[in-house]
Amino acid sequence: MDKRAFKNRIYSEISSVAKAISNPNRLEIIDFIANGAKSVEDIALQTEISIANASQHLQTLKKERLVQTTKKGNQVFYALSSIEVYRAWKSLRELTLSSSSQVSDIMVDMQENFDYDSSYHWNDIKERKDIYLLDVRPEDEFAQNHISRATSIPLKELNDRLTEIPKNKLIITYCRGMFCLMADEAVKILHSNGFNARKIEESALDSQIDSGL
Amino acid sequence: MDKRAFKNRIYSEISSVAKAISNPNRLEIIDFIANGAKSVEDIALQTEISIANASQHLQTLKKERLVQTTKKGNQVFYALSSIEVYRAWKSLRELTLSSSSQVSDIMVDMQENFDYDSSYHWNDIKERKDIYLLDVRPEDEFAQNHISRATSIPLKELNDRLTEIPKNKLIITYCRGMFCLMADEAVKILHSNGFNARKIEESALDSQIDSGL
DNA sequence: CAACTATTCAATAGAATTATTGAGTACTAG
DNA sequence: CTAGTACTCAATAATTCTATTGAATAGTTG
Repeated sequence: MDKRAFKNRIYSEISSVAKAISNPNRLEIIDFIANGAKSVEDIALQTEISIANASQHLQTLKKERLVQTTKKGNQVFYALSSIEVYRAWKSLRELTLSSSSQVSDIMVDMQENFDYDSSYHWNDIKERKDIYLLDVRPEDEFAQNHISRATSIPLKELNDRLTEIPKNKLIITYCRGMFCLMADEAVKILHSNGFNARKIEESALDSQIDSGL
Repeated sequence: MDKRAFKNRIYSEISSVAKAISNPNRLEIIDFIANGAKSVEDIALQTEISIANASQHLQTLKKERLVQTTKKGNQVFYALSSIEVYRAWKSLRELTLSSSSQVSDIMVDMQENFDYDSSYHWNDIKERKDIYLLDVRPEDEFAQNHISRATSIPLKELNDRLTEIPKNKLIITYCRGMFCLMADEAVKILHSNGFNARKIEESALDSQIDSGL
């Protein structure tokens, strides 16, 4: 094998993996199933694409071994095959945030729908004991992975479970990460009920990667 | 803006950046110019594509602001616009190495062209003072960025400058990184001249990222 | 076993990506 | 000012990617 053939094969191989993640729907799928294994139907509902289309995208990811499957009854659950997949997605997301102002602009636009205080980061609260950390994702996602200090109250149940939350602490909510709006909605609900609440931008997985997992 | 529009715009924006790096030639270009600004002709020669094609790929990268240009006379020099670009490339490369065995297989194949001892990593030599660290890249790349302890002897001059190298130390060579074969060729030359030599897999930039730059 | 559910497969048309070619532009040297 | 160098632009054909549709398969339930 000569040098050119070697390089062509290497870079082609890596670009195949890159192509597998270079699609808006597949990025959203990766971001979603990073929170735990999900069925094809779950994924189709979340991303608002057809089931056949979701299945097709999942095949594309599977061909590059970025996701792995388990069967339960006649359902197929897809999960990321390793933390490296999330790491690559995270670094791509950070590259985009740093090199184009578009994503931040869109996020600022969106945040005007909410009564906005600035967001916290994991580092901001690492040492603080005066906060109540609230995971507002569905229960199964909390069960699969969560920040150890956090309490689980899924967003859908929040209105009915407000009495469980301490009035005198700062409430910090988090959800699936930067592009998930559940934590924003939780803050909105909490504010309108007199709580002192803020959100964290990043996901539980982001926190674990940053702390050197 | 509703939630779906928001997510569509975000993930599309990020996938545009992903698409810009999802091409074998463009990956090779990124890997190459990470070692310092290069003219279009340099890039075309290195990657063995036509100048027009190289220019076109560079436009694609520039549109996503992954590279930046400076003019010198009638030449245009392209460089990465930030370390984040290299970081994303590195994490994509690591994902591919971890999820597919193909790249490692190809590398093992290639290494059979060389009389192979295992490679070192930056961590292996961090504390060691009994080694002579040799940067075999062209001089201009050494000038733009290098490991502080390293000495520069470009591969092309190595045969003529062997007397500069200590006979009693372990010689560790490095070049542009994993997919660059200059360090391998240097080791071959050094071995056949009685030196005790090995190479490091990673580039100077890899070392700087790992040490938390 | 029949009806049903969850997923995958296959075919397809429209859109995007790619390398090539040749022409066009901007700068430099003589 | 002319010739030459370095690069970019525009047009194109071949390939690849994508969402949609409807059919096929695998597993479950009664």
